[in-house]
Amino acid sequence: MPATIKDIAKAAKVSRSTVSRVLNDSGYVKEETRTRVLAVIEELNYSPSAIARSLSNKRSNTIGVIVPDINNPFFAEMIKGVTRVADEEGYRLLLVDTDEDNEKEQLALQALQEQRIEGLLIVSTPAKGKRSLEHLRWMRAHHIPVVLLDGHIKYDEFDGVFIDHYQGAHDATIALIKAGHKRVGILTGKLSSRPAMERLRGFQDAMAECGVVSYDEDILFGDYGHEKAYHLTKEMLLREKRPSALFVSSNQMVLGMMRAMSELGMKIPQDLAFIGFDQLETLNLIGMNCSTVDAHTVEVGELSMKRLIRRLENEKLETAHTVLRPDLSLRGSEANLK
Amino acid sequence: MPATIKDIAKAAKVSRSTVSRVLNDSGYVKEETRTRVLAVIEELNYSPSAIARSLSNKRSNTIGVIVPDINNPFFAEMIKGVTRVADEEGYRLLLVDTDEDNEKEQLALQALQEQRIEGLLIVSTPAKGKRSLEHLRWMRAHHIPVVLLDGHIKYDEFDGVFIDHYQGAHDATIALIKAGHKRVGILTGKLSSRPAMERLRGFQDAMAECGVVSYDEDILFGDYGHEKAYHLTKEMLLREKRPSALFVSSNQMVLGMMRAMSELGMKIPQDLAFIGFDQLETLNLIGMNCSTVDAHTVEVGELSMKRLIRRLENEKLETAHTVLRPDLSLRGSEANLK
DNA sequence: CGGCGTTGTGGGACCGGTTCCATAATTATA
DNA sequence: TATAATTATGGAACCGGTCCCACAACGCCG
Repeated sequence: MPATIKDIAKAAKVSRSTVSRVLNDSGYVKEETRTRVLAVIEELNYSPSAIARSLSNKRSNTIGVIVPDINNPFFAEMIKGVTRVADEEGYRLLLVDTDEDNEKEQLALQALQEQRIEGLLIVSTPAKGKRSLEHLRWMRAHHIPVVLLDGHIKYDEFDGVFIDHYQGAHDATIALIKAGHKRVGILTGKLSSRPAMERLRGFQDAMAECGVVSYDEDILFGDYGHEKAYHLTKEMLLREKRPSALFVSSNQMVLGMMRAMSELGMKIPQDLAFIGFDQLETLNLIGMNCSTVDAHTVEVGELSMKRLIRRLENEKLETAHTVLRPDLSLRGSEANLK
Repeated sequence: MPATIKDIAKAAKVSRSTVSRVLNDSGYVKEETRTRVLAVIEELNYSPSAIARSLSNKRSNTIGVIVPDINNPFFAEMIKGVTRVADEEGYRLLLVDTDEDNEKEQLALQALQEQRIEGLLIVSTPAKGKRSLEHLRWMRAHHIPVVLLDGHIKYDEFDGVFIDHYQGAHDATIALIKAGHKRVGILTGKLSSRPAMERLRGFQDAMAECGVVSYDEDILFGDYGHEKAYHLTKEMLLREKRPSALFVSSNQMVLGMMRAMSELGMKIPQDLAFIGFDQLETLNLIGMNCSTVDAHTVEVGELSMKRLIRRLENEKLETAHTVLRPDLSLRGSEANLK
């Protein structure tokens, strides 16, 4: 078994208190004893037990992070951002991947509670039955601050860092219209999710503002997945009258759209122009020049961790919602080449 | 502050021991008392402190996982596999992303040690100065089993689950030759890493076995990144005599290669055929039909976690190295259409 | 009906740290 | 040089659980 503080004390012929003082350099310790203790620590390769310390301190130094899918670059990037700040500030992360499964989310919440996390960052999956909400409320009631990162729900009662999906969709739509498209459509995400809904609204408002006629059949109701997007796009492309450009609500859906086009031998942007949401790094790297709405996901992670830390330091803060405005990256796929 | 076992004991008018027995259903507890205790637990929303339990138990129930980059699907998938098994078996994961930084790896190792992890899964970054190796040895000496997942190093002294890069490259090369290519090249990863080296060997041996002449200038020394791959490929494509097919050592490098081709207006596989390593899900989804060597990364994660658990149960096991043979997924990009 | 095994419960030590308090040793001050 | 202030160290309680052991209550058997 690993060496304990007692072993060190004995070997250095001091008390545990003294060793503890050396470890945290608190209180008075004679230089001579300090070096002696440090020597013993070195020699025995002693590393203090974070567990025991946490118990005594009542501070776990741990932040819980819940995401729907680590595999998705969208979330992986947020995690990167969170990690960076956590590292700097000396917090440990307990990361949970819920696989978009509400039940797993419940279990995770329970587990994190047992781990005595000091704060929680969560990108929530759709809250069936609102059990999550209860849990989050319980957390806050027990002085565990919660920060929401984007995600499917938005409870005003919690701090949150959000992406302005409305604005992103709005900007993209305007860009398409400005590029000269007279008929523009949208491929939406699952409308039960808040972001998808907001993007749709942004799209519609932009259309209205520009006085462009919006056809009901040009609103393709997808589900964030590539499969559905593929079918919807294909069907749409076979109509005689159809939009010349599309705003596409997620990177996965862009892929589905492209497959449909590739099967029909159609080219971007000649046969169908588009602007997507999220990065499409892979495609741009191979020179496909996909225009996108860049959501600044890493920044979402950083800001939310920072926010959490601030609240940890001062529980009385007003709840705050930071909303990040996405930037448009136009790379060519939005062009109107008719 | 959260309720403690003492609070429960008092409220239920029993001793802490009894509450503990209910919690772990161990020992004797009268049915009547049990329900009473459970009721109190429910009412006070009590959740036992994993920290205190760990201290007492001397069991953290935690496994450390170190990867170079969560953002890379290659590692993210391994994590998925690890997570699945860990969940089933009731282990918590402490995940560390080292950003390919050796120093961070050192710090992480130290931190995990303080957390009293019971075992370690590591995809190691190149071990400059071998400090990592020391650390890993120290772990094992202190009864913390270590399992290596693929990665840049391979120390026979530790358990490990590896991908057979040699075989993968070998199979891919044979496939290219069988497809009718007379001149085949390779885009290697950083040769200081074991996998890159093995892939190169697999390639060379396959060439020799088939009696295909291998030109030195057809071995393009890359570094896993897309940028270098782009330049190397472009240069190569401008030569009058050049290979008609390439084995490409990583997904990132395939992207660089494609950019080069796209800029030169060249087509796959007419102007240059290829087989890549790792998945290229994104590209295949849009109908690009990229042939690849599928490395079964999720399985690597699962198997290594399982291995770790077995060793946790029995420290005396012989060290074992599982080597997974990759499968070839031919989708068309390897064809010889001349 | 006394002794014995089973069932049920409480007391207290322990896990490995931190921290408060008392006391000892040293130095400064009057 | 006696006394106060400062520096240095140890003792012991505590954090919130687990678990061993002692003991009480109960039923059963001879």
